[in-house]
Amino acid sequence: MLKVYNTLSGKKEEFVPLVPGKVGMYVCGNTVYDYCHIGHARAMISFDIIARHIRFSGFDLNYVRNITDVDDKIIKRAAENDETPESLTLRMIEAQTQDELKLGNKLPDREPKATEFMQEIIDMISVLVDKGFAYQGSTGDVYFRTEKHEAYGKLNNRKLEDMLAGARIDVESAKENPADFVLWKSAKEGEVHWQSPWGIGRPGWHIECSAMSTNCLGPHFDIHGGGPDLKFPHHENEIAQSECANGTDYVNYWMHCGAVRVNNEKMSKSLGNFFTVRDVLEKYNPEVIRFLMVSSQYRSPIDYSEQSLLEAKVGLERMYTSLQGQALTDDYIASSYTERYQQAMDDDFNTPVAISVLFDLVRELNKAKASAADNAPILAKELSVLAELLGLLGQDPEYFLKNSVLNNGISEAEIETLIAERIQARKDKNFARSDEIRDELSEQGITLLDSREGTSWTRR
RNA sequence: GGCCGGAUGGCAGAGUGGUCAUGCAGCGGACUGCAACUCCGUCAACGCCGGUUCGAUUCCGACUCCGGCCUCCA
Repeated sequence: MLKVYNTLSGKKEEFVPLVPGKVGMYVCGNTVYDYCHIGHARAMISFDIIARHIRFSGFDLNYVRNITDVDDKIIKRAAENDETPESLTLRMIEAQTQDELKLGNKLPDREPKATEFMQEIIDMISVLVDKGFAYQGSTGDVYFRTEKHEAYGKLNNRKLEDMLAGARIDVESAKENPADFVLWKSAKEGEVHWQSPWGIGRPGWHIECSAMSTNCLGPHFDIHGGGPDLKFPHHENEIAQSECANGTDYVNYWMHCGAVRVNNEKMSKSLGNFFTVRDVLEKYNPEVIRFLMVSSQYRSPIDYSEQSLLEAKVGLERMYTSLQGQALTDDYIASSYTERYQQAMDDDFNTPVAISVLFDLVRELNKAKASAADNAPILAKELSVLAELLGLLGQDPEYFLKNSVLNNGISEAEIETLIAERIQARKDKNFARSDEIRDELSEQGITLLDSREGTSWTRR
């Protein structure tokens, strides 16, 4: 039985989809004006893992994740770069897809763009205006009337009057109420814009997700996810708009992943303390990032540091070392390890426990290998299958262990030559020369492993 | 100020009302020419104060500290 932590109730709940066997999931994607940072990576990987496990559990999943390609920051950045917003967003979407595939994600079933849903957005705002849930202010912008939505604040346990007490001074006096938010924004001179009943302009940030999710998955669907910083105001506002426009409940399970921190502070664009995925990939295999993310439960905060990456790397190496040179059976036999894996993942996607099952499997496989036991290929197959469910261990172990992203200096041929010389030295009992060669290679980042079968090596 | 979450062994990170997380590091041993890899063994923790209980790290309450959101941000 799959249990899911629902932000709405603050509890783990049994997962029951609206339509038996089928699941609709909408996840808020990125605003594409810059490269993805590690925080984006975490959100993308978290929901990829969630999607994989929902499918593994036998559900027919429709996974939709939007792309926000119209926004103030896009307009600003494009102007700075002296390019059109469209050229900027297309570049960034391409970069995001590349990053994501490197990180081992499967792409969502559908990635709708805001600009492709302009008519649906305008239609939804019209409905809200007609029903009295929205109004046009004196500046031309159209606002949502938060007071009219009785349940406003239910996702974040906030009361409208409490929020007003602590609200900052609002310059936009065109609002009836400081908590009201923009649905349609009038275009300034020269800005990208669309025609609407309220004049030329562009959609506010929240309405696009309501329009796209409603059009892709219907007015009422199962799961809506996103990063921790979207809980408020974005998701709160989405609920208000969608429920008022569609006249039905919006989402049954709200899911939010935890933040990535740097030096105990949230990694965010506004703080400027972010690392892009591309930065990290210059020094680490992308699977190391994935392993780091999966080592924590998706809701827990993760501390990002050089040390946490190194630990993830060491853990992955242990797994790949176990698989190295090991034959797999064609057929996968689910043993108690699979059962434990499934139990862990059914408990709100507990990947750290799932990983611990993998490590237990690694130990048993290592023992089986050492004694050349018959069940080694069976264990290796199970390890490989379970890891694949998390998007891990998909690379050739030999390749993973022998190639560093840094790819510094010494070639494979040179390494092999030195190893051959060392083997001869060892035969001659010339251990001084043997150790000298090993030290020399070690300085180049090469670790030697002697075994009965001979000497192999890995690159750090 | 309001709301939400957290405090676990040297570090990372799960979990449970009463014998095991797991990984890294440490210690002892096996393997090795010596190492590395691997295996076996081992050490070690539950912020603080009360309460419930035969028994609490786990449940309840107070306290302290930390983080997030309340403004664009995955």
